Amino acid sequence: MSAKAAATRLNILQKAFGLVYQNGYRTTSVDDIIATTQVTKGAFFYHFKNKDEMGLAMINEVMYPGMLAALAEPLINATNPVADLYIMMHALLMENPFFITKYGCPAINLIEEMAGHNELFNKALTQLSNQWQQAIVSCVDNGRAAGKIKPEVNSLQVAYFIMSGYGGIRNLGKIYGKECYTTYLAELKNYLTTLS
Amino acid sequence: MSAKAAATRLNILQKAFGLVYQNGYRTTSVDDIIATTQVTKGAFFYHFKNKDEMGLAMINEVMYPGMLAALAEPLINATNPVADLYIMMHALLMENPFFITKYGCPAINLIEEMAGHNELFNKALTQLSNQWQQAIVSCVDNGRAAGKIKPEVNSLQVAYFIMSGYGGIRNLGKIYGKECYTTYLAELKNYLTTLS
DNA sequence: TCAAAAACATACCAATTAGTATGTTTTTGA
DNA sequence: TCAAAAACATACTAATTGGTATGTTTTTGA
Repeated sequence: MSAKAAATRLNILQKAFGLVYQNGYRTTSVDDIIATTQVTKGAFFYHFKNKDEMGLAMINEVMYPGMLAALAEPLINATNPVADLYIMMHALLMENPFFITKYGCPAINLIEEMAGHNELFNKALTQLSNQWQQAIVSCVDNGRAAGKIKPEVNSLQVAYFIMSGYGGIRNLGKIYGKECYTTYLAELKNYLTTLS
Repeated sequence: MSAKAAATRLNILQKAFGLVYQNGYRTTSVDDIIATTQVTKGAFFYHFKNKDEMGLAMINEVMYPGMLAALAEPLINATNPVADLYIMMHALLMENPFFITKYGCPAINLIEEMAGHNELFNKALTQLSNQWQQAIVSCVDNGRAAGKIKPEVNSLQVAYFIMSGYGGIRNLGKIYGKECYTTYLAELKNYLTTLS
């Protein structure tokens, strides 16, 4: 594949990601995508044999690395879970310029819409969730080893609890607006404090 | 409206609710609905001037009362928030026979899909959320008045925190299956205990 | 009972959908 | 340089979409 062809392909995936984020996967048409990319239908179906194959590539090549950077990387060198998990969540909800409150989180949206309808999408999205889960588990376990987390704390339970809080507040943000993020974060801080 | 006509109308709304729950609102076509209801297109558009008007009626007349029964009613005579909030959530996630794990929660699904795209849907879904929120707030406030909840607990924060946990675990359930509900509930119990 | 209104049925329509058939242009490597 | 392969462009298609036009049947109330 030539560099130009690779650029065309990536352009399709990135523009599709933006459209799917705001409109949903099944309600974003191939015609929508080629219109915003200025790419013709021939080019689209040359790079992807059908819409779902493009969708899967979009998840793996655009959403996966992008979301992981926002979710898991902030936790890599975390030394104090109570503080660092809060910082990660605060950055994710309040500071990330990509997210639009009324459109929620692209990964959560896609899980909501497609997990029950496309097995390959489901697998790819599960991998992303697993990465985040493991990052949180490691963070908590490291904190416990450093004596900053109570020994009886179950790190996997904490991971699920934090992940579900994130998905849910992205959902509530769609109806209540960004203010509810602040309320959520205040109680998240209370919860995290009880782990130490 | 005759009793038979009312039955036709309600039948449309209930069947539509089931289809929308499993497939999403925008990907459930009017043709899908009339096929499963055995009602003709003429009858459908006699009762509703367009698809969105039917959708709004479906939210207000089927989803709203049905969800409120599962969300808020269990809290009406709650005397002990730590126990009763857990019981409500346990019943909601583990015992309600209507919900299918891979399809999540109908209300959460609709918020995810439509809150950012239809102002009237948004308003109706916000009302439902508000009802649940107020039920949780009252429950916590009553518990504090009874000396079962720490005075410094912020009941509105708790309500948002619990609601977001619910929405998020319905999302995670779509990729991880029902087992993750159990893990979530275990940590919810820990969290609720810290409020007392 | 009987006309008017309500309730429903059938046949259509223009727009949109994912995808294909058949080209032309651009790039590549010997 | 030049033929073959890669990359892209155009014009189509059959199925599906929400909705309408125009009926027929059923119900209602005086």
